[in-house]
Amino acid sequence: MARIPPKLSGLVKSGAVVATLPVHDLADFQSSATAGKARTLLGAQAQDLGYSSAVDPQMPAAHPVQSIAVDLIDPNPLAPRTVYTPEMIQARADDLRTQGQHDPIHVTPHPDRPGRFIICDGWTRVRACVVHGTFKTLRAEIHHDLTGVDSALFGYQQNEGRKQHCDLDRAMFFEKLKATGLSAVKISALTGVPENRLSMYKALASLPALVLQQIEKAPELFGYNAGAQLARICPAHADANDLGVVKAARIAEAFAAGDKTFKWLKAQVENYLVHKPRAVPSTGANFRYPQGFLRGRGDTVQLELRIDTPERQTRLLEELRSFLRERGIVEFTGTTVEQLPADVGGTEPGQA
DNA sequence: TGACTTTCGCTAATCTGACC
DNA sequence: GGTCAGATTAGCGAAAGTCA
Repeated sequence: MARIPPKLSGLVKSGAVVATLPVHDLADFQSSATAGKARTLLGAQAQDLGYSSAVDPQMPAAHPVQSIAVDLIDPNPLAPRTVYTPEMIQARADDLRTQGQHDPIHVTPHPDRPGRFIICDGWTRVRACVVHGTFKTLRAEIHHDLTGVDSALFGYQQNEGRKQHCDLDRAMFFEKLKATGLSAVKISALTGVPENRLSMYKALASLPALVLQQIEKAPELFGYNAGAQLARICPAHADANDLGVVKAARIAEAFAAGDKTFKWLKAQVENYLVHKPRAVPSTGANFRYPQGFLRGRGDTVQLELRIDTPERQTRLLEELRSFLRERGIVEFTGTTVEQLPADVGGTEPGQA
């Protein structure tokens, strides 16, 4: 038997069709969930995945179906999908042209613009018609009982059964749900995605635009694991000139070509972190002397002086040690700089 | 203190190459 | 071409860490 997606695990049981689980998930969240909602969810999900449903397709629809002009349909601000490539739109336009419209799209009346609608499910078909002029109208099932979050979750459940729904879509969708005020706990309960996994998705969604541009070239290749790895070298709020962001974009670009493994990507990130160039901001506190210089660089103070005799050098070192001790900076007992283990000193060659 | 994030280890699914 | 074993990757849950 074909592997059954987790979200539909309740649909087929011992050869019989038992359509219950996905609807209960939604019903728990939204007490206003109706039998019509359940019928629509299960019927559409089963049809998308090629499973027969306990719901009789001949039953009268719980929501009115009518033809709606595609230019009256607006995108859903909480849309579960973000990635729509020109290839996807073209393919869907071709399907509509050759096979017609199999299933109705799903919409809700626009709350602020009477006469217009917001898409719940079927935005690719709408875009295909708008961009390629396939049809001027589409058959649409109109849901009057869905809130904004309801309609978004409806589309999410639908998309989970589709191959094109990628982790970047999921990541963006979860962030949109968070922006509505839903907690991670609630989103986890609604979508079935573990709370800790939401953190990984957040890392993917929060990648800088420069990196996301590369990911969008082949979004199906980038799982949340790959996104979380790239996020390790992208500092929060970094701009496009940040070295880590540039490196992450280059790694993503190479990975999007499709001939690299996840292991390769992870190794690239690790390699960058190990050899990351030190940020050396200038403080402006620089002082030059005939014998050398004293300057501040980032989080270090550098002093380099040429002392012509060993006696004067010894005396200066003692005075400096005394000066540092008075300020709570104490050297390692019984060791010289040369005897320090490599991981203690923390300085790089060339640093005083 | 609770919400959220990170890390780790285990398991299952999938891929790949060697062998017959 | 089919089978098998090992490698790779994703998914999952638990636990510890972090932060407001």
